[in-house]
Amino acid sequence: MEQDHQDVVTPGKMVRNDIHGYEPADLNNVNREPNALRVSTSPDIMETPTQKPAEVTSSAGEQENQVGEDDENHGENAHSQLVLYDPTITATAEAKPLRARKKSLPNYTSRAFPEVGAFAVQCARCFKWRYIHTKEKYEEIREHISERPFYCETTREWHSDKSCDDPPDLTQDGSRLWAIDKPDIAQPPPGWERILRIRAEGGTKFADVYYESPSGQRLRSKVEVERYLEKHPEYVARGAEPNKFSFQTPKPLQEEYVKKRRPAPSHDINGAYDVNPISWVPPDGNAGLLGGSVPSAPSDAAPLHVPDGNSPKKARLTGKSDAVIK
DNA sequence: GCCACCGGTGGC
DNA sequence: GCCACCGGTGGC
Repeated sequence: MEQDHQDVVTPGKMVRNDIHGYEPADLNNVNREPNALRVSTSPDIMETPTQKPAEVTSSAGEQENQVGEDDENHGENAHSQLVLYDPTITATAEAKPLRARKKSLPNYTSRAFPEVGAFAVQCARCFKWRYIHTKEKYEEIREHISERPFYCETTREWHSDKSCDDPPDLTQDGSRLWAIDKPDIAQPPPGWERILRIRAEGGTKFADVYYESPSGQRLRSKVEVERYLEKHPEYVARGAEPNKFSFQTPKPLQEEYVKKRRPAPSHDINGAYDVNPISWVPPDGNAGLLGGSVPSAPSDAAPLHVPDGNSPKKARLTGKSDAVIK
């Protein structure tokens, strides 16, 4: 049924625009189309009183079929990938916010947004979304997505055996927050973990990426990585080269998820006041605003959620101090 | 005291 | 306008 959008990524250029997956036109539609996206808080997820993650709904989901039709610019092998944040899934079992995990707190009271709940990649041929069962697999696919487009059949690698004739594993509906990932990001070096944290809605940025070294050291920028590797050549010897680290973050499909920076005291042409880009409904924990969109759908299975969650101790590398960990 | 998360901005 | 980078701090 519905598949969602067809992202188009031209093999050659994988940069920002492509990343959005949607070709621009499409993207725009999504944003403009009143119904295209809806935000909602997810009721059933943690009871975070304050900022809850919002989810993106895309009625666009229903357009899937029109893939070929509405805008097809995905002429060539359109393919792209998308990270799917599914708070529901994440909130359920194993995956817990780091903080909670760490302190073994059962609740989700922290503002922390859980890690990504599930990963999906779009088939370059039929444009259906397929779950990728593990973060590792996802990272592997993403690393070469440009040269090696993903197709339904790729799921054979993990014995999922989907084909383009099968219904999509998931579609965009209101149950998840979708974001489009950047392609071709190197897999983390052996022993390292790349961690993506989604920030709360309405903030100045969408997400943060960190790398956690085999010893549990968390690094949050290339500069920190380089500094760290200089002190720990042993990791370099084991494959941790600076160019294997990428701090690029995915982009939320719902553009307003992130606050625009400085609306600039503009008056726009029509004299109209600037359209306040952000008219948030404060996350008062009210689930209402959502247009009740689609019943969440894919129901079950979430074969994949990501995280594994155990991580050693973390130490933070502060600017100049050396942070060594052993 | 620590650190996860957030904001802000310099530099492109 | 964007985003890499890093300082600050609330919540634990």
